[in-house]
Amino acid sequence: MKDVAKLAGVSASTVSRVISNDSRISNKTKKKVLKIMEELNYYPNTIARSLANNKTDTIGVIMPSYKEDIFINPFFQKALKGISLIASQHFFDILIVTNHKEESDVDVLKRIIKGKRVDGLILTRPKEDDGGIKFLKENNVPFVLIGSCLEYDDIPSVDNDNEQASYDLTALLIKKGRNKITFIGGELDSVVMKDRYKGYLRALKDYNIPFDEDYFISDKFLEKSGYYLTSRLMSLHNNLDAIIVADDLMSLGALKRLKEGEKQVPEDIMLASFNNSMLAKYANPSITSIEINSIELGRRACQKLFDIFEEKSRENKEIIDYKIIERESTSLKKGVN
Amino acid sequence: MKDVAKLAGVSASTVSRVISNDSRISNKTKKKVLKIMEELNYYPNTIARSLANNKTDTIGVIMPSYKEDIFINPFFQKALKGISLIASQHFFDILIVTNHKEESDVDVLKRIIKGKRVDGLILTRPKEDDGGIKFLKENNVPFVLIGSCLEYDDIPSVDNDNEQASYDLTALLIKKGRNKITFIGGELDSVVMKDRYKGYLRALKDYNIPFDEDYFISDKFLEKSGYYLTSRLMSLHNNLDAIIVADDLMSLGALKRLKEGEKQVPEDIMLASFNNSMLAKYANPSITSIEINSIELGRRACQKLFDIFEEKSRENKEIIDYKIIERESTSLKKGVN
DNA sequence: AAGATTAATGCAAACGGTTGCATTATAATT
DNA sequence: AATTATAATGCAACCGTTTGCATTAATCTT
Repeated sequence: MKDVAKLAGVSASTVSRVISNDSRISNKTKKKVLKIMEELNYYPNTIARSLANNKTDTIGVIMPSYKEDIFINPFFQKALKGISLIASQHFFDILIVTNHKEESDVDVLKRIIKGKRVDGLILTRPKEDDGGIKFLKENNVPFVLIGSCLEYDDIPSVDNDNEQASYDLTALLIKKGRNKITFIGGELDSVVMKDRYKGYLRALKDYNIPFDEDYFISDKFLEKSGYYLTSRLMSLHNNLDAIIVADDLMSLGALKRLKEGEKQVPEDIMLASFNNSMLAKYANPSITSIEINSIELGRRACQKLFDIFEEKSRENKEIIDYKIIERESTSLKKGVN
Repeated sequence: MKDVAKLAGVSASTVSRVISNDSRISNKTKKKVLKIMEELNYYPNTIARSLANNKTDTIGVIMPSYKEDIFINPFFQKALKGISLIASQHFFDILIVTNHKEESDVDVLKRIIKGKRVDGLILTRPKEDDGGIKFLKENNVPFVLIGSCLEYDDIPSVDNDNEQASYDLTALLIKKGRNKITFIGGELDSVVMKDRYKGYLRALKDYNIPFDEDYFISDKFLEKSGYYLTSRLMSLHNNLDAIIVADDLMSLGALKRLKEGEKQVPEDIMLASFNNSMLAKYANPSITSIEINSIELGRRACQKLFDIFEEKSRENKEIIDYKIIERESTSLKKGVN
């Protein structure tokens, strides 16, 4: 910067003001300084700027148990894409925050925040707060949650209405004339899963469809879970006519089992699922699934974070639309896709 | 830091030395200072440290045309996961570098590097250099390429041997008795695609299998491209018995067309593809595909970057193993998966 | 016990910018 | 033309660390 200042015959302050587009600098000097900057191939040191003005132009993104995630959830990538789209419009970059070695989830937050590495955070925490949210609240850190948090309902967040989505999916099956509708769930400790369970029950109740305790069973989000849980359902109920599955991957397992059991999908048993991955689209038959629009989720979360920066007040909790993508697995007339 | 220093009755330098674990500090004071740090809930300002010692403990990751990528390539996420695994072991974080608004790909590099935001970069550039690589070389920036670059063969990189992979896949089909082997490619401007074409040709030649100009056709990496290119192949050659497809998504399109044409896979026509996504695994029939191990690609790239930091010399170019995952689409005996 | 080593700590100048306030140049007013 | 208002620039302190060198404390020699 000094070099630029010297060559342009001005002070460093002036150069600084040109960089930050200060209105008080005359057009003449601005042009001159910009020319010199160009000539010298000068770019300001971002780190030094950050130190001086306590701003990093960076947002941190924290993913849930990113390291452990054995099966790689496409949600991550889509949300990240949405986030990055908005961030880049605001000239911000994205720091992927990862636990260093043995570091706990709370410690990593403290390190990043107290270390002043980011201006704000986007996090995804489907479960209960482990102390991280508390820490962020106490320290007035701008942050947005993708998903929900049981302990606090006053934190800025974007989420799907998972309960309603599940309700709609159940209602769809009911309207197609099904009345032994079972549900294969994933890990039960997530809020998402609990909401889906609720929505399912509510729909059954609203439409006066019988519910039996063992209509609802669950296990991990794996294909094989889908497979063997379907086995169990089939042995428990010889006349079930619909299965809702918590994830497309699981639904493939279910589908496999149904085919082995000589059950026709959708004729004998209809299948519907969540997350609308490629797998649902390209399965045979293709599977009706809930599109949760992860890109939009990321986009809106990031937008919300900038709203917080700019102190625009908005709804604390934003609900993102989902869509039911109807496919062959719930359509009796052939050829629908 | 000053507060810590005062409370501990030492100077700021001493606190700093405790943080960086300087051997000259006595155990007694070290323990004392650490206790105070704990009590005050002190974490050092990362930005200030970076400014002072010109190190960010951050690596930048640049993805190819990340913004434009309409269909979201799972490669990104897997590579990122591999990178993050290694980075966190070294107490590094990851900056996702995105083009700000109208910013060009070269400009974003300049901004990040001259702005001293990262200690090194990992990039993925399947095409020719747009000036970015040149810039990085000229400025002695530590960086590793995932993929290859035509103009320079002396830059640190990790890559698959795409040529050999394609050779092997072709040879597999030949060994299964096929001798009208066609190839449906993706975008031709990528080095990856060119290498695959070469490998395919080399295998045909080695095994004395005839090649016809129009055995090889290509278009975008889309399902519908796979569909209509297969149509074309079928109309051009009524006795083709194998198709190699550049990507699983395209192969689904191909599969659909073959089924419509009443062709049995694998009996009439065998199908083999690249990238081994979930789609290949769960297609019906399941599709033989090349697993390129993207996580490992990311991991090794990151490892290589740290080797450069530590000035360990290594092979400049590292080749990552691929695997052929054989599935139903190339297996005449039933039941193989 | 005095001098010589060695270990532990402190001082102060960086690192490369930003910014409140003072100052100077320019324009407006009478 | 002198006075005042306003626009443009410079000065210098500051952001929170690190680190070379100087200094002081502790230990070792003989």
